[in-house]
Amino acid sequence: MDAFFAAVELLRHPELQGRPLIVGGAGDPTRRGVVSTASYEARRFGVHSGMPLRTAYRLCPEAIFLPVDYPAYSAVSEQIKAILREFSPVIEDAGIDEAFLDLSHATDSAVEVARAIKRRIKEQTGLTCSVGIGPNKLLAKMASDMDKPDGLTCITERDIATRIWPLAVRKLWGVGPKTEARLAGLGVTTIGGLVQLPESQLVAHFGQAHGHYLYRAARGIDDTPLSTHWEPRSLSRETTFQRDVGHWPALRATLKLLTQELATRLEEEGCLARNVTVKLRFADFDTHTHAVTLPAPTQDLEPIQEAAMGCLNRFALVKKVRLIGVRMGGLMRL
DNA sequence: TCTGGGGTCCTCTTTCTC
DNA sequence: TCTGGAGAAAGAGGACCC
Repeated sequence: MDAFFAAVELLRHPELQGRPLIVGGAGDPTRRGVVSTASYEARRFGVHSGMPLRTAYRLCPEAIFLPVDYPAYSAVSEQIKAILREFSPVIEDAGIDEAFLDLSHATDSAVEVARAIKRRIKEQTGLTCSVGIGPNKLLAKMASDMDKPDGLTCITERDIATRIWPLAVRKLWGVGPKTEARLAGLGVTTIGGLVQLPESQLVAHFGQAHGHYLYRAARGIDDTPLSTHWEPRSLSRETTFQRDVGHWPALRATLKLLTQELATRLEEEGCLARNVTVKLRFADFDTHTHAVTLPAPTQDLEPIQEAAMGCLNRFALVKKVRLIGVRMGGLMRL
């Protein structure tokens, strides 16, 4: 979906159409938070997702700032996924505003199906999306990024050298800022440049899994199937304080609330957890975790809270804390 | 002055067990 | 009884994605 959160807000506030709109955090650029979605008007000022709200405000003080309203976006997301399921039963949910569809058995051409999907979504929700078509998920995903908003791009194996290799290596799915910088150190800035490196060198630099992945991805090779079913492997809750906290009682009180919320979610999901991890991020952004394995898998608040407090106690409070979080891992269905 | 929250997966090191 | 090695499991950290 194109600028999804902002687009949904514009459905509710049509009077804001054409104005720079920024959705993020509590919708207050004087408070801590980051941009979730900036409308295309706001992007022209250099605002992008992940940017601190305060920075976005500096770049674009005339923008409208709105708080994130996940329930509203989820409802629209469900509507869209229902439309998609009419076009193919083999669908992979890839987040609130993305999905993969397997069209290998479609009777119409993929481009025809894509046009129909775009039309139906526009009619039923008023929203636009960008579609990529490819022989595998990797190329379809990269195709969908090539023409935004409201685009439709088709990539075949024959296009890889001309349309994929000239792209910046950062455009390759799985290459983030760190990998981009390390590749630059090897003299690689484009996907085509990555193709020049032997697999052995990539594995030596990036490890078995990632090195092998980069070698294949640069060539457009991806045989991962669509995953049509998903089970949660962990659940977590974390929160950033408006002001850094330097004393234990406030940390303990917040941790208690977070574990209560997680215990409720475990019950809702019908899951037991095997381990608990507590995370602290200090004022200087230094981030550490302590984890413990529970004596037995559980969803009960008491042992979870006790384990979490035990993890918290292992930290030395030498710096103020800006974020506290807790994660329940090793989940199993009840 | 900044830098969210929810996830997944991988790697490295240490510890435990046989 | 001591020692060493292999392999699994735990714990910490890091990279990436939406």
